[in-house]
Amino acid sequence: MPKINADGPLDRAFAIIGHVAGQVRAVSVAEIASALALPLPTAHRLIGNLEQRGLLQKALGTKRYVVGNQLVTLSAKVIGAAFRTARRHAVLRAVAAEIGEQCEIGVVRDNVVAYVDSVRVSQPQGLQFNPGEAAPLHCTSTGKIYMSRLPERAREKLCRALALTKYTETTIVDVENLMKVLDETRKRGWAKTNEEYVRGVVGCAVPILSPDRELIACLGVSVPVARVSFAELDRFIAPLQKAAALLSETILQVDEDGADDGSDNL
Amino acid sequence: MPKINADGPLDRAFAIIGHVAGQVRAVSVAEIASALALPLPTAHRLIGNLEQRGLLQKALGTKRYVVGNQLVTLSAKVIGAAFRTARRHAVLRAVAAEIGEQCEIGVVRDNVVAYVDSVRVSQPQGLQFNPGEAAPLHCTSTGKIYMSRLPERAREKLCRALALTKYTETTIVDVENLMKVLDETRKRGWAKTNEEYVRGVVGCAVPILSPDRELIACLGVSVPVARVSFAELDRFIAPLQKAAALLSETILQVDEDGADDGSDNL
DNA sequence: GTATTCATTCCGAAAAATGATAATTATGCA
DNA sequence: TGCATAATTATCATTTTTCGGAATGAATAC
Repeated sequence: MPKINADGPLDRAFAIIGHVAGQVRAVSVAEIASALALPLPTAHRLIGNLEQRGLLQKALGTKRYVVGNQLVTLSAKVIGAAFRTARRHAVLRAVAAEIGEQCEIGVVRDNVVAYVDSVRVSQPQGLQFNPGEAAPLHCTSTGKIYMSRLPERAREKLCRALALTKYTETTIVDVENLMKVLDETRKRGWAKTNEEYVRGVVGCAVPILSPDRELIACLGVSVPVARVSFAELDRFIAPLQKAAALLSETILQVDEDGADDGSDNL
Repeated sequence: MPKINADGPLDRAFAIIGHVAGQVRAVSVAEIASALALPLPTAHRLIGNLEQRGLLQKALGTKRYVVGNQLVTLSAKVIGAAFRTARRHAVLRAVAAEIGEQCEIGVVRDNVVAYVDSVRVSQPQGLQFNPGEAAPLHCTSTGKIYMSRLPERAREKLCRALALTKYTETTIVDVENLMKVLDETRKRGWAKTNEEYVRGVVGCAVPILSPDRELIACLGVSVPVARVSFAELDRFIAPLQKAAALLSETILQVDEDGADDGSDNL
């Protein structure tokens, strides 16, 4: 039985690092152990490992730990690397600012929608797709777009295979209905969601296509229905499509300086 | 005898992360495997582990990997923690006292400048960057420094992707202009801001570099224009640079109790 | 259309992590 | 100084993970 463990050595290592990095002052082994519910000897061993590698280090003259030099160096590299490939995020941020609502990019993997990136414009309100979260296919705009682009045969098979969980009153749980909606979605080229996953939250999404028109991901917006009605969502489509076009140009480029991308009309 | 293994799972995980973070572009599993002399299935497994935890992620639409959201978040936390240690905070306080104005340290994350530490000398006046606050790239000194260090191609594309919001009369909203300013910034090695974000507040910043000249963060000063004119900012540069050099030295520094052996490879 | 490289899955042997218990060493306090 | 308490290290049987060769599938180049 392949057990998916969420508490392996690696997780613990990163949990410890995260905890140390999140504290204002240096922390003792005991504090870390109690914060992360680790047995004390285990905490010692793990922290010792991290210390040997320079990922943590003792604060001068004490036995309390702070982030290590290797970790800081690595982090700087990571920040730099992330910044070099940040155009996707910039486009997302720009469209979120233009629309004035939360926008997110999602992909489908293993028959669930995984949100890769998202931008909140204002303070948290209503729904938030945190990157890394997973949502079902049948009640999200991204999921609908994905399904709508499958060959009809595969689409129907998938619809029947999925557990069409009823999250709200408007969740589509009937295969016939879902197929009809997907058909519309396919013809129209974009999808809407009417409080089907979370009550009070509506949204819409458009596909991000590769040059050969393969679906790469979806760009969507989620908004409290109190602010924008289901019908009003349509006015987001044009900006979303414009941004999606930009993204598809941006995303696939090999990001090297002298790379072979001829498109400068970004 | 407790065997000190220099090639355990943890070492490999960090080696992979380091390699991905050090590349300019997304890398394939095979590239990572060959770069780190790992068997391909092993590399695949390890990378899969990291991907599940959000430390690495696939570049959209490809099978190549880039740093993941979790890792970027953690790295930003680490940088923040690194500069909040007593010794480094003291350096910041010293330079703030010397200059007589508010100094702050900022990093870029998600295309936004996040201030990780700051020191006010006098009573609140004009702008205050509270740690945790976020400011745009195009109208802050720190943002300019980050952008100026991108390869030219990427820099221009990022400029075009950013929403160059006009905050004041002097905010640079024109891509050509911004590019010109960034070019100067790159050549000069530091940045100035002329009431571009908040009216009545000017500022400048210098980079804090790691030993291998990687950008870790920026050290900057913000001051009401009533007290110091835009032109007069230049006299802050030298003290700032001195402090920045001091800060990057402390990053390299190894504490006395960590002096075990000479092998300090990653 | 074939060759080749790359990505992915399988699985049994080998290695490492785990954490209870116990011993040892700091550390605070009067 | 001495004593009590907490912090740290040691030991070890058990459990869990890792490891990477071999095989297979997918993608791409030639």
